[in-house]
Amino acid sequence: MQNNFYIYNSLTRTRELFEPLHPPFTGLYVCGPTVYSDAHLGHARPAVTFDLLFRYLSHLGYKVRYVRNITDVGHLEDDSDDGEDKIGKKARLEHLEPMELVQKYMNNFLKNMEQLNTLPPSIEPRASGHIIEQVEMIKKIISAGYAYEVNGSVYFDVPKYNEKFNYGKLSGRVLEELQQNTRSLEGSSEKRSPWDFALWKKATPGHIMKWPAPWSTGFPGWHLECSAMSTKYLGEVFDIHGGGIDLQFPHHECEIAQSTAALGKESVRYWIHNNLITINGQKMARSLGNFITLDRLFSGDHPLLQQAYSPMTIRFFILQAHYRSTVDFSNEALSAAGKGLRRLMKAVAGLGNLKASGDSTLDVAAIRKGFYEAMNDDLNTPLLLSRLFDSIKYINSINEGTDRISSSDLETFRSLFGTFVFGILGLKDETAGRDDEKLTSDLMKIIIDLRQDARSKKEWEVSDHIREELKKSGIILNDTKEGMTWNRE
RNA sequence: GGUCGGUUUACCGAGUGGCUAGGUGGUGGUCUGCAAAACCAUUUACGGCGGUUCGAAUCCGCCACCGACCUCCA
Repeated sequence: MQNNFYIYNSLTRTRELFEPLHPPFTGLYVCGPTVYSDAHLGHARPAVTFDLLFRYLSHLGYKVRYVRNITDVGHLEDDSDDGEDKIGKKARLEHLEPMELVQKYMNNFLKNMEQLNTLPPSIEPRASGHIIEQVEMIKKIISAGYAYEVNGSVYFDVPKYNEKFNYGKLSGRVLEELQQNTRSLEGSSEKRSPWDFALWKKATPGHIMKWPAPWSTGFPGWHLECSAMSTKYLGEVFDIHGGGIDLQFPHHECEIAQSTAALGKESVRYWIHNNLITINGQKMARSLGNFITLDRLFSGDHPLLQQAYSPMTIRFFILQAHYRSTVDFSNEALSAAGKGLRRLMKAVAGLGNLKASGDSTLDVAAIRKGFYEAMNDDLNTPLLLSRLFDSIKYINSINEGTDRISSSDLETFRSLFGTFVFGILGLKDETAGRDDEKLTSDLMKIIIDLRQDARSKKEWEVSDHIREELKKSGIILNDTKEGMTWNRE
């Protein structure tokens, strides 16, 4: 199986030809959210980015197993030894059972992901459902000599690991330098080195989510779930691990250390990181309090929003930037994205009306090549979109008769657009397929006939009134040469 | 302070040496009772200062500014 798909590997800091270990199969593991509050715009970035990757790899013919975890345990407020569990804390605040809280926000997250038209992953494992796997992995790490127990908690021994392996290779860090620059940890720590991290934590008395283990009744450290679950579902060595760039250090670095210590070899072949969404130039994050939830973006209900932005507008907005660049939120940019998307969708809809000629004045093969080149170059969706817009000009000029297309080229052209716009970019026409669409269209026909009648009598007041009233309901009338048409705002 | 990345035309955003992405906005036009939409055309920038080169937004150096990571974060 061959392809020309190049992807940027954070581990080597270069674009590499994607060559899976066991073609045509390939594995993709992506760090999912910690579900303790509603998903925000920042969560949409990796979701769309890796959905794009999933779709493209599938399109290229790979059988992709896409695993995205849900973190529902073990994620502490901070890295000190007494940080509270994020889930436990929020559950207390909302007066819910921790698992009830998890269910609530997981449901919301999955609903938002569906609205963004991301395909569901093949497996969505939860950390709490894989305690046994995590305990087993800790045992392996201990027996390999890279972890130690203190008062019922188990910590990964980073300095020892670093003697034989390279802790920091992914994020470009050198342990000795880290140690020089570290902020001193308060003396209460059980850790031998501030860079050690918890594999298992003994539960404090009030802690609700805890499980029995050889060392204590407690819970697993945050980094461990990804190592345990990726190994379980994708194997000891698998192709792609993705996530936000903010997870590169320490989370992914710790994952590498754990897996390498437990398995004696490195697990991940390609590390892929999406960049962040910023707002006023700063990272959007729950901890910074500058986030806008997806629900509010879709409804427009937020002081920073000048209007509502549809899920596809958000998706298009994200796709308009390259996944490794930061992208800054602004009403202007989102509104521009919405308009661009509408134009693209209208043009695609117009493909159905194109008429074939005996020959072609455009080079469909070259257009096709351009589309693939953009995607093969590290998922360059901005470039792909620019080429799609270039092709829109052809659609229009064929319609006007200044360009011609043969019937076989037309068939290729149509399927090409369908494949890239819907199949790979994962966009969809949000105006299509609503309930009562038939009824609406029948009613609109009656209204349009009435208005047309008024216009033919030059009753402009009546005709303008109809148009203005419909506009209030979000329906735009267009008087064109071919007759009156309508569409939703 | 350390490490890494960025600074592109009004805004967003591609582009790792020559072929002047694209979207939005603006302007002009076609169409049109008016409007809107649609379409066509147009709008030529690369933080600063040096250097390499026949040629640099692209390579090198210095400086300025912004950000990410170094606690949790997608």
